[in-house]
Amino acid sequence: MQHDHQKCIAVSLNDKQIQILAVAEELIAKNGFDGTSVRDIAKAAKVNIAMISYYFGSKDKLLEALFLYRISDFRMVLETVLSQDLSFFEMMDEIVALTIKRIHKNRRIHKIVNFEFSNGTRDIDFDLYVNQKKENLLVIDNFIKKGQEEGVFNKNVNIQMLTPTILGTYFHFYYNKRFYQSLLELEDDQAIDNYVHTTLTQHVQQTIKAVLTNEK
Amino acid sequence: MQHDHQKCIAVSLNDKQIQILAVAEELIAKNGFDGTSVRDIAKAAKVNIAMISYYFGSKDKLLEALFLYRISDFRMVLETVLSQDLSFFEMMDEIVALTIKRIHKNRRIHKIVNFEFSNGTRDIDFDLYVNQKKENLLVIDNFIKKGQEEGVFNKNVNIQMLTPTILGTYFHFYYNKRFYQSLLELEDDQAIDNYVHTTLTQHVQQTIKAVLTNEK
Amino acid sequence: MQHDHQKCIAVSLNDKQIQILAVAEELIAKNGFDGTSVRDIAKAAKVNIAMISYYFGSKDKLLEALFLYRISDFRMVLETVLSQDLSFFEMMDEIVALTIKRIHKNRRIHKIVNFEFSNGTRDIDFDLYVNQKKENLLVIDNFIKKGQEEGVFNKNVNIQMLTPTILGTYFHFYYNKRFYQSLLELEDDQAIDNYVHTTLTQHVQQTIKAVLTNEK
Amino acid sequence: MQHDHQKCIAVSLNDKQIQILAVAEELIAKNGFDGTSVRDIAKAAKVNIAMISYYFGSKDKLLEALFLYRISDFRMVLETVLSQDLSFFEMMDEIVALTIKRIHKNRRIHKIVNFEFSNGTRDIDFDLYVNQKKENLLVIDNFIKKGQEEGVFNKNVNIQMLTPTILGTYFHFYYNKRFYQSLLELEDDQAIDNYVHTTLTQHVQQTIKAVLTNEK
DNA sequence: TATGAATGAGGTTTCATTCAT
DNA sequence: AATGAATGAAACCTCATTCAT
Repeated sequence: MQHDHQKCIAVSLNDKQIQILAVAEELIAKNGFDGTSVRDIAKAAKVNIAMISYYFGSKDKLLEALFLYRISDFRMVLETVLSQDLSFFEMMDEIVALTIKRIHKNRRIHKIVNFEFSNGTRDIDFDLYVNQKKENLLVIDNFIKKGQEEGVFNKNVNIQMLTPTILGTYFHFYYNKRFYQSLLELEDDQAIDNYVHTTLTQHVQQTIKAVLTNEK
Repeated sequence: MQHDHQKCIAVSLNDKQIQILAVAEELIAKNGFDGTSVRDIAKAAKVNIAMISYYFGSKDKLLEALFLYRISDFRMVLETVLSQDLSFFEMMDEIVALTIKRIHKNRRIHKIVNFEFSNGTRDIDFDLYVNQKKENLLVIDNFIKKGQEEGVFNKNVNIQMLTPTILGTYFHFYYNKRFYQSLLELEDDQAIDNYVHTTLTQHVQQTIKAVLTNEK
Repeated sequence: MQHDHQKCIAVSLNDKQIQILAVAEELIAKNGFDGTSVRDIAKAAKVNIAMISYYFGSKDKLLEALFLYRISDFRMVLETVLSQDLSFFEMMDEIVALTIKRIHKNRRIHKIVNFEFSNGTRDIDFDLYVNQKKENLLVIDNFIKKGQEEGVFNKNVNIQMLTPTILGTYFHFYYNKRFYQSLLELEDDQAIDNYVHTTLTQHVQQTIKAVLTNEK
Repeated sequence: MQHDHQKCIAVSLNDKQIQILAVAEELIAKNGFDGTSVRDIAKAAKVNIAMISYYFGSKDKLLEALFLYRISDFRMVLETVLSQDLSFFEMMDEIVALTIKRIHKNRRIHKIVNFEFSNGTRDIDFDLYVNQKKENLLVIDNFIKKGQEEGVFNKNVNIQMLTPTILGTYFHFYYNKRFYQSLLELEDDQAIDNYVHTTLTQHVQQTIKAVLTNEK
């Protein structure tokens, strides 16, 4: 019997399905959803074209499956960081570093979501994503509020715009990767990765801490 | 005789061509290049389908034309700001405000560039865009360096990552418009526009100034 | 600009469209709707495959167009017969002959309707067909009632089942054409046509008159 | 070892095979052969898709098997009727009633045969069907001829067209079921069944007897 | 200059079937 | 004996483009 393309996709994915999703993610992040044909995916994943329909039902459903598959990774382990015995500033640094690390790891699906979410055309259920985002936001929110209450952080700060600053700095770098690669003379992808995890992260840490401490 | 689809496109664009480009920009920004058919564009612009090929040569060339058409807007008139008699901080605020104002106005073409060209697949000439970007960067660069030399700005700052912070904050907000619209309870597009030009801009100004003044 | 596939199809059909419809009717009557591919139709009509979509929008819409195109033929000109100065029996003979003549001419579309629409699966608007059928039925109905009132026709007759008898006799012959061709040793299609218009018609005339006169 | 898909199909059919055939018959009668996929059949019969090929060899062979399976039912027990001690008219009524009863019971397979047989495309062996039909025809034929010889039935009758009249009346009613259901205000399928076995049957009986007795 | 008609290529999906177990 | 996995073929449709006027 054929697969039952319903809600259970994320539950049980065999190796080949995961392989297809990985390939699909890469291609879609690169060329967009409409710019990626199932033929391309099938070819890159080295499976028969019909397998995509067989496994996922349709191209749209494939995207949904990819989405469900990655959503689990979205949940950040911020709590473990917050439970550590660190100063507020050390903690803030940790949060920034972890956040950038996670979105860099999941940058592909984030790019897809960013693009497909920004235009309301695709009829995919983004609630999970939005909820996850809100949760993460809330964790950082509360942490900063606590810092403000304890007089460590400046109270005159737009907390809700801090995440855009953190993530935005990274994404703008990533979306203009080729430009910055040339500007910063980063030889290969590894150099880029390294730059992200060191210099860029430090810059964001410094920026966030600055805005959180600066009076006025 | 048919149009000569070469370098002259930017030179002379009649009203209908401009109308097509405007429509195309909106649709492509919304649905992506591959997600937008020439039929869609023709229908939305209320012109014959053959007009696109007739005027621009091809769909790809249309994008190039759009690109050339908008590239002129990329040049920011920062010089006029810099020529004003303002303090470094006032100047910095002006630069941030102007920058956000410009990219918000041109957000659609920027989105297209971000998502369609961040990968090297599209074979469109990028030099103009890159050069423009470098120029703008250089202006800000020099201004900040001058501020550092005069002891106003902190020397321990990654200047090259400041633009990603400025632009990134805006773009992350824009790409997650639907999310922030809900979070910040912004009723309509005008409320969003207003938020961008006031609160968001202020946040970025504050952030940039903070990082430029904070002694680490 | 592309065709506007809406309600106006029946209004203006060019020669090529009519040609396509004729070919489609023949093939669909022969092989069924699902047994006929647009490729088959395009090939038989000697047009490009894309023309079907171009002209009619889709395969389904093609069928609708065919339906609308033929529906006009359904209207039988019984009135002209009824206005003639004939005896009731001569009139009845004329009605039967005309009816068989018409359905034989339109046998293909009738077959399609019979087999493709007898079940409610196909979501095509049937009202026109049903209304037309009811109208024709009513004309015969009234004629027979008049004959009954004048004491010419037997009153003990199920008028509503007379059309099934007339049409059914023809259709059963037509649907088992190959069988009767062999049984009656009819060489070719012309022989079949001839048989229909002479012997079969006479049989139906005789049958109808018999049941209308026989005193049970 | 796999099944031997040859002549033995009709011989031994297990419960699951019969179940498949029943489901297939219903679906094919409803949607046509090409409009019915083996997936549909498998799903409706609640068996694995591969079972169809496994049991019957192919989709075509399934139809043949269905055909062979039902052919046995085609043989009408006209002899038992004829052996009864009834008048010619009573006998004729019995024959008509029995005929309609049988084809109504087997209406689905008859519809399939009618459609798939009328077009010579399907390469199924219809000889059995044709022979059976001829036999049945012959029985009725002989009965009527005997009636004519004994001076009970009118000699001026096209005997070969009597079956089309009997069956055709029924089939035309059945193929336009929805129309007559509305016209005759028959609430459900049972009401239709009832109408067929009473009113419609009486009409046909009356019609046949009329044409067989009417002098003209 | 401008456009309706037309087309070949390629898109996604479903098909009946076979393979390996 | 029975089945889940897999596949090539072909289905319908849309695409960007060109042709003829």
